[in-house]
Amino acid sequence: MPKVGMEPVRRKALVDAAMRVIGDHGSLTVTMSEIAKEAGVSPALAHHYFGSKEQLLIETVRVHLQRLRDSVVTALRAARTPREKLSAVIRVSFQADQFAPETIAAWLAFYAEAQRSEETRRFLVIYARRLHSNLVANLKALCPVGDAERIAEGAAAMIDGLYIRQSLRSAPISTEASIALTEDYLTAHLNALEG
Amino acid sequence: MPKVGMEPVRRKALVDAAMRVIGDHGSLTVTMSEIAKEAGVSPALAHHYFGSKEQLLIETVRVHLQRLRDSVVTALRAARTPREKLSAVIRVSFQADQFAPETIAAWLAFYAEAQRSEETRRFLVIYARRLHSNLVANLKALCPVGDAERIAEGAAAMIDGLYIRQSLRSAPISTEASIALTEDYLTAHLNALEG
DNA sequence: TATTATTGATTGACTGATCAATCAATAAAA
DNA sequence: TTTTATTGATTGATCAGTCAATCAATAATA
Repeated sequence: MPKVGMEPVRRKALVDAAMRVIGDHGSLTVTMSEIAKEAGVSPALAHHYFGSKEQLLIETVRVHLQRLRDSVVTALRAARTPREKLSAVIRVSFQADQFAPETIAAWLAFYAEAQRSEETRRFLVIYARRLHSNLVANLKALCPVGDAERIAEGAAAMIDGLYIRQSLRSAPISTEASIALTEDYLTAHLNALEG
Repeated sequence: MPKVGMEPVRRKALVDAAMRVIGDHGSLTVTMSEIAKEAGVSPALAHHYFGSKEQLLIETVRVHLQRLRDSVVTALRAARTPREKLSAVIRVSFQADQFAPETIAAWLAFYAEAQRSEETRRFLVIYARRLHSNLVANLKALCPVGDAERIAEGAAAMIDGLYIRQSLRSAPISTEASIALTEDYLTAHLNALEG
């Protein structure tokens, strides 16, 4: 065989290239040629390994969400109290690599794609549920379940909203300011319940 | 068939058709043929009146935002106190037609398109600024300017976030629940400042 | 060691489909 | 007749996907 065992190398290179191209482009309307060129291989090879453009894009979304998930798991392990864990979830959502313009553009593109691709939608629903349940699980330790659900709903919406607003680059909000806004939301509501 | 004075009729029909097709499709990746067919005319006529697909789509975004703007203006006029005006802004953001699945899909598509089309981006930035300034203007009557800016930022993010989460149709939130969440956000923060 | 068979990796060239855009032609009104 | 409305037919570009052919590394064989 030639350089045997190229498959995993190429698959990773193509997925990474797809992320970059999608980010640049700000949309999933990218060509296999662009992705392949970015990865330094021929378009034919991309088809050889992924079968179709859709499969390559789906794999890209999957890997992207997997990475985010890993970050969350690590951050949660490092935090001790429920309140710290809540902060950890927020911090990860806005950490540097998630907040890079290309990453934000890619997220937006994934959301749009979810309207058409059932599989992409499934991945994003899983992400949304995970975010929600991570929040609820820790809020429950601090307030009644009903309130926990409601506050989690609001916090998740705020996180996603801060994201989408970043994508317009009109009034850029810093990572710290985004974290502070979401933290304030939690604090204000938890205090309101105690008071 | 040529009845004279068809231009405004056709333009409106095509823009409305574009909205429907985009909503169905959940993306701006729609063809002139689809739009024209939906409007009951030939693709050639669409080109005749709009010159290009991009211009038709831009006009569609423009009309869409214009309608939202009109709703806001009307609602603001009907409200008296600053607090009522804040509620009016929130209510309009989630009113029935804005919350229809196709409308949400279209919004999402516009956000994604803004990554590529400078003109679409300009329109959305104007929308974002208007929402922000409507909120700030009325918050200023209830709290210090600095806090008003911060609270407006959070409320706007929450509104957009509730939108984007609706697009996934995973845990659908009712109009009332969305309004309640945003209202709670305002109330909690305003109370926190007074207390 | 030299030869050969085998096979994964890789690509250039091609195909078929799709689509935006153009244009020439026609029909109705002014 | 001149202008406006309208369309069918066509063009040119872009792309996803296919395929036959080539390359290079290994392993079996002589």
